[in-house]
Amino acid sequence: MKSKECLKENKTAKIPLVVIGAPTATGKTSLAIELAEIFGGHIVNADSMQVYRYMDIGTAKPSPEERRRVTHHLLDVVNPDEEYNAALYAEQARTVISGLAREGRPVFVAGGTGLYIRALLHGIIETPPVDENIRNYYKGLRDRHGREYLHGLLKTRDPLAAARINPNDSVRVIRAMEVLDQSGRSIVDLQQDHAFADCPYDACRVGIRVDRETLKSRIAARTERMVEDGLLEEVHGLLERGYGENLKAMQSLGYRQVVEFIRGRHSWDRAVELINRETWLYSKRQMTWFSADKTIQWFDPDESGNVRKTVQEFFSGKHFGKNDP
RNA sequence: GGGUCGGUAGCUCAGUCGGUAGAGCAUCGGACUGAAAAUCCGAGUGUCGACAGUUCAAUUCUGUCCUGACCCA
Repeated sequence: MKSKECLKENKTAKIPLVVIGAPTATGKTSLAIELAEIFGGHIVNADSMQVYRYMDIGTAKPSPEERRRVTHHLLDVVNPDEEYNAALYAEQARTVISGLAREGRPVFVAGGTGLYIRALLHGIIETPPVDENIRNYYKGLRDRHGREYLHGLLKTRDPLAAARINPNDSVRVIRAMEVLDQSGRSIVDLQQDHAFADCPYDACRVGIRVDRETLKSRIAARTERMVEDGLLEEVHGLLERGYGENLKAMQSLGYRQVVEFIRGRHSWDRAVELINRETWLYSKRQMTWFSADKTIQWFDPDESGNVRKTVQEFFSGKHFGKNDP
């Protein structure tokens, strides 16, 4: 995953960064705020859904009060119907972080989207921007002829990619097609050349581990809070603004199930049940992702003192320009 | 009280014209390079309601009982 170059480059030349990446509902938001306050830092969001405006409750975005306490970056950067993705995120996050580094401001990256964190820390292949027409063309092919057909097509054009992608995984099959059409190169070639070797940061990786039963009850509490805070009203508001259910953002966890309720496809209780269940499944996927990363140091939720010590040690001796903490 | 249709994996259900069973979801594990809160892959799971009868063999046929839904009284 991580390239050798990444490890052997001179660390002192790199921007130091604390990255808190953990499953949902483990308390990373409050940990990040606590640390940022102590060290006088800013928080850079690494959550793929909190970048959308008007989606506050269902994404568990930091509250206005929390955002007053600590400056957050990359929240509310696009409307729900705008294109957003890992490459855009990496580009914007790197720009923000460069600015903060120039001010000597400690940076805390916090979020649960593993791909976004990876793209930020290690880069992502460079390809032309997504062309909706091309994407829709292949989606159409898939819908009319099936996934196997699409994979067969990829096999004739890019056998290397076809061999690596499961025929049922049409999202990745389509992506490989796009890359080939737009760049003329196989996505596999681009990936091999890239190899996540673009590493401008010296990252201190922190994770929070919560035992499964506790996490389940935290998820239930989180869902309940969202409902109390007005998740239903938020979704109604989004629909009224014209953000329809087929948008990527509206298919995300919580929003999809509430839209289904509003459309009368299931009861409210069923919607809540599904949100809980799918949030749990999501958190397990996050655990799979993050636990594969051996650079992460794991802490229990009540160990914020130890995290603080770890961060302190990490920052000591780093160059922060004029405002060393 | 009579009738009809059910009782099979944690859940919803399919199936076996008699040779001890399967799908989806859940569970567990995994992948992830411009959709990632997305998308996909792999694995396990059962005294087939109870008891008896017929049979070489019953979850499957027969009987009784228990139990659920509905209909008629």
